[in-house]
Amino acid sequence: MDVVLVRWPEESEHLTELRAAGVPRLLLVGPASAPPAATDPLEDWVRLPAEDRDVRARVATLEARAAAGGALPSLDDDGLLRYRDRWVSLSPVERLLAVALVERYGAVVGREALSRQAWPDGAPTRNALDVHILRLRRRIAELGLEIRTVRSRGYLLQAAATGRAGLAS
Amino acid sequence: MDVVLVRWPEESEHLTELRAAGVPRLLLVGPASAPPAATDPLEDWVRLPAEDRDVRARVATLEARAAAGGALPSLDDDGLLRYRDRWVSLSPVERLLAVALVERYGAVVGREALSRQAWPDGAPTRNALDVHILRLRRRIAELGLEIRTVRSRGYLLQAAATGRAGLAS
DNA sequence: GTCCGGGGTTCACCACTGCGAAACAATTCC
DNA sequence: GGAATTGTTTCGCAGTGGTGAACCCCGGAC
Repeated sequence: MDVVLVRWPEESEHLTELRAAGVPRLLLVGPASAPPAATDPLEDWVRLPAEDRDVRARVATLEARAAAGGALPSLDDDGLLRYRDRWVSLSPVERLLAVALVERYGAVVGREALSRQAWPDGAPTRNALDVHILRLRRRIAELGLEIRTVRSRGYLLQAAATGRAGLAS
Repeated sequence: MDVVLVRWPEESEHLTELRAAGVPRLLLVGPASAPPAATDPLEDWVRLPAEDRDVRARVATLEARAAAGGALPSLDDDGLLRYRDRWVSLSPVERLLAVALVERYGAVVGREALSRQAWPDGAPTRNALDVHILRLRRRIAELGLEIRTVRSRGYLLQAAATGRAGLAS
């Protein structure tokens, strides 16, 4: 969703509806005005005059917050997995696995459930699931999604942890 | 919780721990540096030189956001310990310990109670509890949680104290 | 004061298990 | 034929739970 630029306080009458609609917005605060006091993460402001790179950085942050906020991956009927205006095609088995993972996005899906989803008549071998999870992982990486392992419990689909630092291994 | 001011990028090495601990922070961006790209609502930045009122306004916003988020850790059915939009998976024994500690979040839980929770049929050795508490401590550190010892009484789970201690004994 | 002991922390090590990953073979689809 | 897809084997590593031992800190005995 696009960030709306609003002059503050000149154009403040738009603000109420923008806030209500959840539209991300950047307030351009004139040299003589006091900055606004809002705690909404989708609202930010800059003091004028401002450098271009600073305005762009704040717009980018608001865009990222808006995108991260309500974004859910979806699986269409053609086997395409869509997430934030990008998509990848999945193979039949991968698609079945993705169905279960997307259905419970952000929560753990047991190996057993995944196995039954992909092979209702019984999985070929234990390792087959591991390998397909591995392949699915590599495909969805470019969407900014990741599958985390919860040892002895299952797998969990979520947005990829980006700049998180300090993780061993 | 107080907002921490950090020079950027000079003091960026502190940043990782501040982010992990969920401490609200304002980055002071030097005239020659590019602004950081973080979407965390508890992080903001100002371009130097900055007016006092602008810095104060941003600090106030961060404080308000931090105050609004007095979150409690929760343990879901899959053995995941969630706290403030992050989570870690716990091993079976750690999960049992965490159940007791989360249940009485902020209060002391006796060693005896923890031991019975983890090993209903009797703990293997006296040291086992200590070791598992140690391992649990390290795991939850990245969530911004900590386990404090109350000598000869037990342990207590709380949000990690980042600077000086806040409570007298 | 010094010494000592209980309580607590941390480390190194072991056995065991679950999962990751590469490499290869077999099959299907265009 | 060539690429994609699927299944299989094999190897190795990382997570897990337990144990013993060294160490540290604090408070009480002397």
